[in-house]
Amino acid sequence: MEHDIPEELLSPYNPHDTEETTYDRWRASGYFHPETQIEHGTLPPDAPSFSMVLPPPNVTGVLHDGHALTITIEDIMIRYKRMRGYRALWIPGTDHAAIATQSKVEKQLDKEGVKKQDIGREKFLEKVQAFALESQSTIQNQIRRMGASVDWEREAFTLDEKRQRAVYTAFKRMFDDGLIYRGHRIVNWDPKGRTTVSDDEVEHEEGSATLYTFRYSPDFPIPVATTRLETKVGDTAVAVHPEDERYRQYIGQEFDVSFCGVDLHIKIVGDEAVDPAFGTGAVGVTPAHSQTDWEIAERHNLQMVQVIDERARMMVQDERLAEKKTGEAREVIADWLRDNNLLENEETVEHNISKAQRSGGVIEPLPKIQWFIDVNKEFTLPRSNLTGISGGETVTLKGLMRAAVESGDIRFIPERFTKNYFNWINNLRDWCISRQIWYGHRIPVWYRGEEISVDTQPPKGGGWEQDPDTLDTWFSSGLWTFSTLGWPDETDDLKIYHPTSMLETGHDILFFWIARMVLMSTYHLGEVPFKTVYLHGMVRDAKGEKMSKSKGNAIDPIEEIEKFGTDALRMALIVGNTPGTDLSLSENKIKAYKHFANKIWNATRFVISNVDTDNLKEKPSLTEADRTRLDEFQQFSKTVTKELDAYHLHIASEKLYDYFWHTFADGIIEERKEILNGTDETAKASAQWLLYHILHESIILLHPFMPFITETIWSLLPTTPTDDLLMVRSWPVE
RNA sequence: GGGCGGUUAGCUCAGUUGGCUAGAGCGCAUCCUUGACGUGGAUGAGGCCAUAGGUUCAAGUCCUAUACCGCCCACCA
Repeated sequence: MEHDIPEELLSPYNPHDTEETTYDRWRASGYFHPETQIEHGTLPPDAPSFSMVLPPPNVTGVLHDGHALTITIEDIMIRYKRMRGYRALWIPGTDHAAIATQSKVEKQLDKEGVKKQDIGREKFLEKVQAFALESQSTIQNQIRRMGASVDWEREAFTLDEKRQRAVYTAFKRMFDDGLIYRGHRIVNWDPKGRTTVSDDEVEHEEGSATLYTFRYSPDFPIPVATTRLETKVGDTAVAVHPEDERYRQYIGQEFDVSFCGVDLHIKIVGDEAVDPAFGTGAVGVTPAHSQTDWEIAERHNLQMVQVIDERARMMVQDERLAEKKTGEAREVIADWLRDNNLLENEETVEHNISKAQRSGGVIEPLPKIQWFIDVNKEFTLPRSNLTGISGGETVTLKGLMRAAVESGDIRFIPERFTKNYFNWINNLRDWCISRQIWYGHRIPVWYRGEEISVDTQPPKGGGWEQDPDTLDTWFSSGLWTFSTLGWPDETDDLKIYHPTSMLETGHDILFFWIARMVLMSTYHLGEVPFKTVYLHGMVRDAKGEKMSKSKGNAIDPIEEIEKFGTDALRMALIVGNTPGTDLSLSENKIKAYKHFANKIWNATRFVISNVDTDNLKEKPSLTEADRTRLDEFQQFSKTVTKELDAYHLHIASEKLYDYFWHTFADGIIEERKEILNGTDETAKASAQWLLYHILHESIILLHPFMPFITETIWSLLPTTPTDDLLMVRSWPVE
């Protein structure tokens, strides 16, 4: 009983033969765009929606396995929901990643011996734009290769025109509500990138430093300890604990000293922030170069003297120090102290060095005028869909961010990240949103003399000058769930798809992005940006090391796709990978799923070549054994469905693998070989029907995980109508 | 200093509300196979589930300590 089997099935499965064309077929169908499905009648107009945004990759380069993981998880969810009959929307896009992109282009120009100042803002931005466009097309291609069923018609960029309008509108509203203000503060200054960065963009690295204990002058009553001697020329006070018996008597006294050629006026103040047990129990207060000291200075009305400039060089008159780098100045002062017998102790201590995440520059706290978002200011929320908060209520941004999660409106997977989120909120200070770089959304504020105009459009009339700074890139990504749906217009998309159903990303950007989206969405829309947050772990190499470009161990997923096929890579990223836990990815694992793909391919060939298509038209009466196997399969489908509904992709995928290989292929097929070759026609018909049925249904269940091979097989199955697409087939379990 | 994870077979990791005679992949050993597939099949070796207490009829799973490893946060000058 030989049957014609499609020629394609005769050779081993080769992903490269079909992946490209399969993706083209999906895209040509228009079904990535849910509205097309409605037009074609494959989806009722009133179907419930399931929506997601793809975390927009930075336009700084190519995607790595972390992106591949994100895309895979999200594509599985969206394909599953689409097959379950949801109006499934997944929006792709890219992020301009202001600082990162700008510095990348600057580096390129550097190699050509060009400085950005030489060519000017406009020319420079053109170059960045060109670079961004190129990256975008690379990224688009990679997203496509992963098999992502994203709606390309809705593709967005954080710096395109529509998003610019959203950003400017958001800025203006927050400004009008008094939530955005311009203030003089100690900011995290990155001397390398020449810009401020937010608290979250600062990374701490352990290092050792010398802790110097000294007196400002021989007759100064209190010794102080510091690791940053060079800032001491900017001291205006010494703070001690108000209850400290050793120093109480001096509180209120003032001293004039000449310190390494600089005249200082030092006042002794009592402040609770001082730990009497640390160092000498006294702090030299440098209001201009330390956040803590700034706060002490505010409490005691102290003077502020800036002694370090934006290039991290000394800005004092004394010739020994002037223009010196901070490190050099430190040595000069140490020598001076030694020479004058003022240095009482030197010891090596461990402490944290703060560095800018993007540029690696050592952070220099500096006083600057910047734009901030006030997270503690009370305002009236006009409308609210948030549980526990009603429209018209007085709230703060911090309060909104907390409430959105406390109420259960937003749920984290895994749950433990809820605690991290609250910790972050509790420590949250005002968010510095202005950056001194050129690439990004320029701040929508215009000045003319004393006048200031904050609007979405430049003010009419001449003489206005726009603020030269740009916005923190996370300001625009914070709007992403709704700026991609047409906000600030009240679009149908917003009504249908927002709040989005799920947000999936790496846990490393919980604070940067997730929290900012919650802030922006609860404020601007009075609703959460998403209901479920699924956080995956970091993808590490086979040795368990974090993949990074700088280490050179980052693998371009495209290379893995070339070697093993997309479906294999997807399975390797999913099976056994629990949410929130880091994943070590080895080639061996990917290879294993390449074998699996081939197994599916060959099982299909066997079934098709052993089944008489006529026997499939109606279900024959099944033998006892076949009925048992059918029940078993139905039970299995239900389990897979249950796991998917619970977001247990790692379990669902493993079960599919295990069932298909060890139950279906090793068991069911093997047991029936004799029957198929035998003479018992009843048993044969039963076996044929069962084999075909389980294969057919398994291909459907496997589709979200391994979309390419399953779609290809689907097109080769004898029962598939011409041009039918598996991707919009309905899921076999209700 | 605060918080959060991890510790299960040689390696990488699953184990959902406590029921496990503890699993998978890779690796390893032995054997088999000329028609779905050697990218295969069969069998097998290999684990006091970090340690010590506790709760329970029952604990890898819950509780309390301890030890290592990792991550995040924090103004300790």
